Amino acid sequence: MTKVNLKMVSEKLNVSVSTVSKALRNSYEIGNETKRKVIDTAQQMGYRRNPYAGFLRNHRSKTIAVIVPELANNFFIQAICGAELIAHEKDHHVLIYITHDDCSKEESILKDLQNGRVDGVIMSLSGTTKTYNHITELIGANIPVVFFDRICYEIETAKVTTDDFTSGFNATEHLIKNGCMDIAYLSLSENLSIDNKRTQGYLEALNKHGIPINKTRIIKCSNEEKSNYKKIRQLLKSNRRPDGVFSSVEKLAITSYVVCKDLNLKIPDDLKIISFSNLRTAPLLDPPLTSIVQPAFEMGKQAATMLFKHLGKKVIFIPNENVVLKSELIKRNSTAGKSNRK
Amino acid sequence: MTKVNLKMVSEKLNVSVSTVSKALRNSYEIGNETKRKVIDTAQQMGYRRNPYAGFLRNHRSKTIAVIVPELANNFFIQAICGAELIAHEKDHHVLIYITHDDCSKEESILKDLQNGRVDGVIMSLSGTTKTYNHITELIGANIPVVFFDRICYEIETAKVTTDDFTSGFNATEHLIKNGCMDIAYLSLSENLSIDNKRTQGYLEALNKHGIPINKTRIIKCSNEEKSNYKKIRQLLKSNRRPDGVFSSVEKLAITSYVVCKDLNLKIPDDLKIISFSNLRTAPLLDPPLTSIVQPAFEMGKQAATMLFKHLGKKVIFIPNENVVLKSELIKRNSTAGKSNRK
DNA sequence: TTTTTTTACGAAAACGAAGTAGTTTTTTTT
DNA sequence: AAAAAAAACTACTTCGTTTTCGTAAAAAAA
Repeated sequence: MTKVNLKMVSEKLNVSVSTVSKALRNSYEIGNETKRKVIDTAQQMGYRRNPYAGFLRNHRSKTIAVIVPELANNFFIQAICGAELIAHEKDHHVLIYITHDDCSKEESILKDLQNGRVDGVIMSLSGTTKTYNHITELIGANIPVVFFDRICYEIETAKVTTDDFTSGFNATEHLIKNGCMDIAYLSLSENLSIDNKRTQGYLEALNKHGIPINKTRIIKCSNEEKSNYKKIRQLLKSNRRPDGVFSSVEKLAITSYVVCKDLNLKIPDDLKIISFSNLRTAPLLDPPLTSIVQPAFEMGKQAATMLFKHLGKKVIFIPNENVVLKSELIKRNSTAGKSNRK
Repeated sequence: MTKVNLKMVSEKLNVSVSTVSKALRNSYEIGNETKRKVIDTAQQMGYRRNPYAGFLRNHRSKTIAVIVPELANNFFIQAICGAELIAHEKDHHVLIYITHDDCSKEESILKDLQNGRVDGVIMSLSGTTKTYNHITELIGANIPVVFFDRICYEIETAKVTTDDFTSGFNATEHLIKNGCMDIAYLSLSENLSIDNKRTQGYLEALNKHGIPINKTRIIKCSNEEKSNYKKIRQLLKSNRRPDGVFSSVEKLAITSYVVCKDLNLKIPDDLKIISFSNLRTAPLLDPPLTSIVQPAFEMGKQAATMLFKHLGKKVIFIPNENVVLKSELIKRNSTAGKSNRK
């Protein structure tokens, strides 16, 4: 089964290669009769256009990259699905890259993309990324980057986020209103803008309600499950343990649940927990987890849409544009106060 | 910032294009002195090899596709991670495609790959796929396909599965041993071999324990959340409701939990539930879900490894090879009998 | 009928890298 | 010192498509 190319089709029909090429692209330059013949013959010979030849000529690969820190996070999964939906609508393919929250991995991935393997990138920063040269270089190579969620303010481009400050504020206030006086915040990474925003919301809520701020209540977690477990265990084991936990990411809430189980702490009596989460099982946990749900799918769609708005130009420049979507706070029993216990 | 190519580098150094090309590929034909100069200059000029030019010449794209029915399933996520790990080790890129359990989508994706956009494919069949022409055609176009989990016996190639019959048998027997006399099986899709194997294991266990087989206890679910909910609700609402449910996929277990909540049924007292699941939250559910955990990550790695063993040959033919990994049954409270209630 | 326009097609030059088959220079062997 | 061998480099073709520029024939306008 040898590969059929334009030349073979053209020879069979005794026409030129250009005629075949144009006919298949439905060019106005080719007569209807010829078009029909070409299309039929190509079909019948099993012709498949070699995409790479076209990419070489047109400097377009009809491929975008989606770069995320991890896959074991429903937020990213849903965002990828959203991006994928738009990409396929636009007849593009999607390369997935996982940085594993490792900045050097992120750098090597972006370096590898500088050669034009993709036409554009949608990404969420790794938690260990502190400098952005690799990103500006990519954009400099005329490959546009659109951020979602874990964005980078320093770079001028389109960004999709949620209202992290407000969500952080609301989450914390929700805990306070349900009786918490000493709330710990499980931080994802101090490098990330979204984490900072959430932290600010947390601090602001404490402030508003006259709760003293205790820096040791901000627990800096990492990508290492074991070390997170240790930190959270230490936090909850001390005799001066907090009465509420606000987790910035679903996996830390899960770890907190595990720690509570292991230490035999009752949620929400001994400890109330609220978390950013897109877990489908949140309502089924013991107890159901009060969640801040981000519109992940929608964010992926938005990011992709914003990217495609600019693809196809010779020189691509995406001006600053911040799309901010609203997250939803869904109250469940993990934060129930004495009065509203279900 | 105009793109730098070999020619520009060669002109700067007053050498030929081939010299630059060979120097960068570290060919023995080029002297060390020249190599050094070329590498330095290329680096300094910001040269990036255009991948598509090479692909065109070598008919290799250093890209593989991973095709899955859905992303909202931890099994597939973990499998993708495993495949991604191997692919990046082998310096390949990974295109992700989602069929949404839709056979026609699957067909169009495979058709789109026939032109050589990828060097090989790792896939899990959609639940609606009944014919396999699109797959044999792809393989006929010299693009190898390795299956994992939702495999197709009719096609000769490498396949990675788990011991589905045994798992189905063990799951059912586990329910029986914990007191169930009337067990429903939530089927994923009758088209899938893994579902059939699991069903057989289920039937065999019933048989062994002298429990009469009732075909109406095999609930054919689909990809539609709402219709699944209805079917399961109907099953559990009837006054002749089963006392045990064996779910073939995690999402149906989640739906079952939701139905139980809505109908105010107590798990495991009113109903015991066991499910195939790679949910991280399984131990935290109310009650913790007894799970058959598939080694998804390992399966992805295996599938990728088997694919890469054959890539690089001119004519690729992968003979039948069945790798069967073991799943693990993790007992938790969703199936606890009176004696072993925790 | 002649000129102009339109229609339909073809020849050939990109695109960027890689590798084959020389060619020249240097080194080694006799 | 001549011949042979090795080293270092270059010219050119190829991969498959797309597209620009041309040209012939047919149709329309003069």
